[in-house]
Amino acid sequence: MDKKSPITLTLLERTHGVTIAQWVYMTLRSAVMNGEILPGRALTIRGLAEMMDVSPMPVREAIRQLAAQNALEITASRRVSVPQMTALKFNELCEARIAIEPHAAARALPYIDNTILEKLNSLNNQGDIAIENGEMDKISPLNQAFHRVMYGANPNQVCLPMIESLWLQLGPFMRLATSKLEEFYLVDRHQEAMEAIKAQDPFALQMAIQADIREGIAFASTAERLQTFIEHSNQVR
Amino acid sequence: MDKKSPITLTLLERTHGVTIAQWVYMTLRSAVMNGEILPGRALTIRGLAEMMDVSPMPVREAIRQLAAQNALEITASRRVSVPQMTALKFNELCEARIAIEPHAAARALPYIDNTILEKLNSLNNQGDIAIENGEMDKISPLNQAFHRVMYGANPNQVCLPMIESLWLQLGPFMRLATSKLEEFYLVDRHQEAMEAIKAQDPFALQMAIQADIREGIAFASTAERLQTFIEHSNQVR
DNA sequence: AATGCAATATTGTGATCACAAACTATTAAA
DNA sequence: TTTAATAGTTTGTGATCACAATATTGCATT
Repeated sequence: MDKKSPITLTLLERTHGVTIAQWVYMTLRSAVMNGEILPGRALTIRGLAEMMDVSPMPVREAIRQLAAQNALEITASRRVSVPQMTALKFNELCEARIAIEPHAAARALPYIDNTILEKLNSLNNQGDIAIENGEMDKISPLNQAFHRVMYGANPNQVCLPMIESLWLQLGPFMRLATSKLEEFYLVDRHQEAMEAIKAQDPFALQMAIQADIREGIAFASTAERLQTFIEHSNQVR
Repeated sequence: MDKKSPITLTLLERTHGVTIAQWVYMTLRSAVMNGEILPGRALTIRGLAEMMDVSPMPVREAIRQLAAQNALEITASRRVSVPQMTALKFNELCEARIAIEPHAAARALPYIDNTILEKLNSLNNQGDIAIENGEMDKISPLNQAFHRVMYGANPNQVCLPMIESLWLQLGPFMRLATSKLEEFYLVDRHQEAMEAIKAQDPFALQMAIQADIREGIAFASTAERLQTFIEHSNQVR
């Protein structure tokens, strides 16, 4: 596998009222998030444009947007690729999540009403069902939606974009994590979080979110395991 | 003053090897940071392009990049402007800073060697001199540089882009803060931070950074004072 | 004088083209 | 067989143009 290995882009559906640039952005974003584009794989504007059957223009804008969110890397020679993961960077990203996400949860807490709590409960149940049925590909998106809905309850949201940027950089690793979830006995931290919300207890909520994140990355509990995953995802030299 | 009020853009110097899009990005970024573009002011691609004597193309890319960093806002009708500030959002941004920046400082601590410490000391001294001479316009950039150098010592940096995004959204308010600094007796938190670094004490460093941030926004200590500043900066209706 | 509507102007979006820089592959020399 | 130079190709950048959607202006009506 080299820098010209084929890419299979999952093209999203184009809903009306969405510009081509936005559609390209969302498609590339989900491709990065789902590990469809391997780190180091050289991307070209024209190549992507042809693949998605659009002109290079909207691709340029989408790439610049993703680069601004650190989902893509632009080298000194202006070449674009998904950044390589390293053990130290992985650690840094996880610690950043633990620094921000509990804070975002506590900040959203006062705004979480019964409607939102119901939505959280529904997402959590869907996640449980997905785990039972072994539909591992549904778990990561549902887990993300759970967190997104919770933090997003805060109408003066400033953390969510930063958190989404971290998720994007963690990218395919999040999926690797959930694909290995069944190996672990998972205490339901989402349930704990919802109970903390009902009790309006910020500290308990922060603890639940922190535990949820830490257990979600437990698959990389040892340096060796982590290294294995990194080598497995960084296949392009 | 309305949506067509004139803008005076301070054009940065174009160093060689920098693309026009990058130059436009940096110029617009510093304009937002320095409050040269009032919140709500309607921006047009063609207008900015003419102002900077370039084609609309690089302006489009720069705007999209700044929007991805939440420095600019793109409305549903695809119009661009600097977001309005509100008291709640201001509070949210400050709390986010306090959640991330001490963490970034602690994470950078092991990597801060004497060279970097010397650089920090130099920046701090320049800041003191600027305060003595009443050169208030130099204080904010120097203060930012101090924090940037500190956090940037971490070679696996993931927080700095998020922090810079927060600074960008605080934008002109940071300058208002420093322009009022002389009204307050300022304990030198930078000095405290540097001593914590010498002692390799993460907790003391976090406390110093947190205090530095809190005192930097003390000008908005009461809701009334904050409201005055907001009305002063949101002049476009 | 205020309001609704039509005509005009402006603006964002996307496509195409030109050009210079970077990369690749071929060829020739050691 | 390996390395270096060169020719050819690919690629990002920036400019210009066309078009549809949005905003603004001017005018007629109430």
